[in-house]
Amino acid sequence: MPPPTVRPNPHAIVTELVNWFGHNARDYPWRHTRDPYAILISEVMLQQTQIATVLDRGFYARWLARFPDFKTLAAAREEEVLKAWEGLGYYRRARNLQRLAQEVMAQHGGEFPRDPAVILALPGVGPYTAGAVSSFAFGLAEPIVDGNIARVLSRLYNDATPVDSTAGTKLLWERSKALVQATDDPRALNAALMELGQTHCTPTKPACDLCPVRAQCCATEPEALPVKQPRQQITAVTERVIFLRTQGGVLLELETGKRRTGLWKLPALHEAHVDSPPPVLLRMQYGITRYKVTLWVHEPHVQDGEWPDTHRVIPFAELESTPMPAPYRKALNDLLLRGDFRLSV
DNA sequence: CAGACGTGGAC
DNA sequence: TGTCCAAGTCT
Repeated sequence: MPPPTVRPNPHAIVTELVNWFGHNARDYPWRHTRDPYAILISEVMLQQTQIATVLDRGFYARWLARFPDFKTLAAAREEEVLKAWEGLGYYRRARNLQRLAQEVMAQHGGEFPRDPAVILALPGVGPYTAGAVSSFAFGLAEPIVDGNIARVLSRLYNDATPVDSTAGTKLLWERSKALVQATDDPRALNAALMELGQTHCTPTKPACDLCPVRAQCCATEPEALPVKQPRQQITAVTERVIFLRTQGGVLLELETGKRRTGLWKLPALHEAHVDSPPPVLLRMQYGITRYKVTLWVHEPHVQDGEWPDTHRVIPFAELESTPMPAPYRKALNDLLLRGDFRLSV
């Protein structure tokens, strides 16, 4: 346990961190490039998403192979962009990335801007991502605060201000800024802060004995930090959909609302049938944001040609390339594999 | 400015 | 099983 009289010294902290990072940096593909496009893609993919998901399941490599630059992404069909994002969630990120690419082509002559304020104004780019691309791609002394850094800094300064409060956020950004301005290697410092949170300064059981800045740390009870505001409660909901297989393919419904926009799902069971629903083909549970959803897949209640224009029979050959949220993808795979339903229509 | 927005893995 | 979390942003 460090003495409570410790005062964090920015110069000592950044020196230790950059040195530690120099010897311990993990090998990630986005650390082999300074291409702002490739770095931007990694940053957006990693928003609220684990590194293992992005790397082990091939999302990053596939994306760069299919959309290697702003020009390619700007010109792509949105459905193909969403398909490349399928399984990552927060699908607005993918739509915003394409909008961003189109803005870069139309308003910045195809060249990614180097001004942090201009970067921040791009769609889907917030303070974190703007700082990350500015520092990692261009080496600018811009601060960043993500979940890792919030944890690291709250412990380093032994600060119990809730990190997700207005005051806590302000403080974290000030501290991050003070640190990045105290080094001549913003690229390494920002990466080091995040990686420290990943490797040693973890949410549970932090490895303080291995920490390169333990001599500067003020935390008296690191596991009690960071303080966060209470979470929202999980609400159970029921969702009823239908599975209609024709000779040509499967009837799907295009999402047009705020959630999962542009992706296709099993069509909702019509309101009129909720009271006495058709027989159940499949039941499964999944979570989405603050909801715990019980999904019931019913036999169809519509006939060929009865559905609205948000609905379409997707040919079997196109099902795989059709962007679909994970739960419906699973349900559909299940139903098509079972084959123990009767052929409708 | 709380609340919305996906998903899969760890414990 | 339930809970928390993982390189946040938008409204």
